[in-house]
Amino acid sequence: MNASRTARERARAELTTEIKASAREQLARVGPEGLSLRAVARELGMVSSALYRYFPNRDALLTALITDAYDAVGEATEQAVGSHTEPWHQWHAGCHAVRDWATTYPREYALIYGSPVPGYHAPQETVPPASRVALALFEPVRTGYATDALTVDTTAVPDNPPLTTKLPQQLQALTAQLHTTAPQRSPMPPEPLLARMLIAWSQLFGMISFELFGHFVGSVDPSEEFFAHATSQMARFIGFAPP
Amino acid sequence: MNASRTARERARAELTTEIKASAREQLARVGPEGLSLRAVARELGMVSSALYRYFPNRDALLTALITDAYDAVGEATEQAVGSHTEPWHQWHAGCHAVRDWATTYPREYALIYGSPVPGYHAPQETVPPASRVALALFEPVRTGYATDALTVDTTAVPDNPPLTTKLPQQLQALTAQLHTTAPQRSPMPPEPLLARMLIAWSQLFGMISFELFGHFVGSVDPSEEFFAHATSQMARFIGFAPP
DNA sequence: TGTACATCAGTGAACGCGCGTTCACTGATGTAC
DNA sequence: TGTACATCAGTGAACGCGCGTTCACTGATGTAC
Repeated sequence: MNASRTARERARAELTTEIKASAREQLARVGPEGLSLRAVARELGMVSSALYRYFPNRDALLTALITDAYDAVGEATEQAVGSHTEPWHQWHAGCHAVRDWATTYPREYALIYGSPVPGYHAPQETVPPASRVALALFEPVRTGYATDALTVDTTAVPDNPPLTTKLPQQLQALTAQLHTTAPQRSPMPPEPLLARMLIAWSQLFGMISFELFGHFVGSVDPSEEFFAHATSQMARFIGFAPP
Repeated sequence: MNASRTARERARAELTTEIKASAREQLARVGPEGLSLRAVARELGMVSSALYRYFPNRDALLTALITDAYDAVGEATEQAVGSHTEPWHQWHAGCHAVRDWATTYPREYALIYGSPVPGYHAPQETVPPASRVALALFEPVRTGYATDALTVDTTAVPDNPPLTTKLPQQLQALTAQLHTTAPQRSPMPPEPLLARMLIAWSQLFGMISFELFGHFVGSVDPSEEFFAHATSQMARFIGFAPP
């Protein structure tokens, strides 16, 4: 009786999914702070106390939504990157996957990349899902560097510090993290290259946040073509050779 | 009796300031959604209904805080830019001013650059203060372009589309906006240069958001040196010539 | 300078609302023999 | 296959709390003559 799930187990899994789905809808209306267990229960036709059989409290439900959101962007990006072999294409596909996901699920994007929820402290379990996007975008950089598909060129940006220049020590933390989270199949790119990746990474999310949070209204509006242009520019900035 | 303000007027101005100050403090604890008129009144030793003599409702108080915040970053950036004459220095000073302000007032940063507050719609009056930072950062680009202190170089990024290439139409909206909001003392930089400025602009805010919202924890932590490095890289990306 | 009236800041009670969480309970589902 | 017991999902009432906003009011400040 261990192989097949009991009716109870199936019901529980289904209701858990329904609770999260309803909570996600509410998120879109009222934001993470306004997310209310009672409202979720109401929508599902249950009594509010029943939810405590599924989540020990409101924060646990929030955590589940956050984890799901990170996993969703992470998976979308991994798939996009994985469906190409050329690093230049991988980078572009990854960036566009992030934006596509973000514009499709703007509230979930805001939940994980917007303002932190006051009073809520993300538990450690959100860390691995949170790094999936970053690691997926790191993939083309790593393979590009390993296969020389990436132009490691001092003159790439005029008067740029040469790529061998020592960089801020903090990046050693990143390097260490990358070493432990990503299997070391290939040589680790040098720190200045990692720095460029980080710059492009923050540019990507800054641009998406500006678009979703309304800071492009009236100046870069619609933002689609600009996004494509910026992605190309950052790809060149990192050193990806266009095919 | 029109030249000197009455005691009533002075008291009113003072209390308005105190209300906003108390609201700002609360913002730091509970975020914009949790901001409560009753709590503000409590802290000031007043009765909650008294606040309605100063702000018609909760949203109006929020609007005041938002406007103040935009004005604060805007002014800090304008002063930083204005205290230099060399475009390269102006750009750096401006970027660091934004970050300094943001790290000093993280909740106010989150209020204006984080997730939009659900149910709140920013009125038109927030638009001019909101554009001050952007216009301040545009200043060195414009003067740099006008005085040839900015290297408009096709090869700045390898295989870059030449700067004369037609860019996404949407940037025409930006150009038009810049023409109306900034007095046309000098020639308008070409669109591809404006695009680079926009890229650097979104990189700047993306980086600050990542830092403040906790996405650099464990990888780029502390972020100060990386910030300086990224600012230099983006300055070179735009084309500012280091002095 | 003094008085009469108008303005306005602040009070306190009330309306109607929603929230998270606990707790003893009923009744259905699952398990061991 | 059938029965006895254990597990667990869901109920409904309750606790104690906070919120935005309205409204008739008191009393201080300002203004016009």
